[in-house]
Amino acid sequence: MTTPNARLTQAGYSALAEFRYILRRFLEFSEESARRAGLTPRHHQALLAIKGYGRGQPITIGELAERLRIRHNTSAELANRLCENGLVTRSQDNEDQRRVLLQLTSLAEERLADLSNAHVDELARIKPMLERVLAEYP
Amino acid sequence: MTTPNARLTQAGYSALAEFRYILRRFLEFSEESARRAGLTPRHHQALLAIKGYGRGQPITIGELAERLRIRHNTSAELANRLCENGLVTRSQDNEDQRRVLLQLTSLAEERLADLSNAHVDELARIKPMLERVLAEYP
DNA sequence: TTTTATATGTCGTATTACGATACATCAACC
DNA sequence: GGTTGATGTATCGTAATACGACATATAAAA
Repeated sequence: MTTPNARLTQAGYSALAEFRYILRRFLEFSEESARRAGLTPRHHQALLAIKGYGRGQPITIGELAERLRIRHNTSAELANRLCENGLVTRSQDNEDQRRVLLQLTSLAEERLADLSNAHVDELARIKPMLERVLAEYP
Repeated sequence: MTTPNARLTQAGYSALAEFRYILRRFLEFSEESARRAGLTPRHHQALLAIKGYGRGQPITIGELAERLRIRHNTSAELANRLCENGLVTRSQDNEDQRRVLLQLTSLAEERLADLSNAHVDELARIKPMLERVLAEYP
């Protein structure tokens, strides 16, 4: 919960602002990298969420929605576009016919591999800045 | 630069995905908090950027754009709405008549103070998770 | 003064996530 | 074993908003 009596110092505000600034720059880097790789940022994030889900098992529309923090109908539309672009394949879940299972194509795997390497490098680069700002908090 | 030969492990992908997931949850928390406080997320971020800028000095449209990583025309439109909502005041820079200086109103100060306290608490809460994921990188 | 750069402003457009809604499938229960 | 409710996915219209293209005003340089 919040502690409404504690007033933030100017340095406290600056730290919060700086944290968001670092995040924006990182997200900007990510979006530009994705576009250079021929993906929309959303598509890139969807591929990463699918790849990073569990131990490589396929993911459903609803689970993808939860990982991306979007509504399930948005996730369904997203899955359509990913399919049209040849990035994922859809299949019915045999154990529950309502479910649609999504899996990456080899095209998606390739693109995601390159992008992810670049992201690892970028994260390593900004890590010190992030840690410096996070050091403000107990 | 990237190291294209190094293939990420499954755990590497999962860590990248988890990092973005934590970020999404944090941003979601931030947006909901802002809306509960009667602000759009964008307005909240603008107030924070203004407040956190330098040592409390006023900020120009262009500098605000840079801190928010948006185009300057978007920043100008944003400043209009902030003004209409009584959150900032505009004034000409005497040393450069082209510049518009933005300052927070006391209403904005109050709302931002409450929101910022909540954000400090949330950041303290998620800090261990962020650090655990960041530990993946050199 | 003319030219060039900088700072801000206006407007139409396109993207995209969402709410509302619909439909199909599963589960539970009498 | 049909009825009821819950769950998973899909469709469609709408609203929000950042952007590109352009315009204007002031400053700095030539």
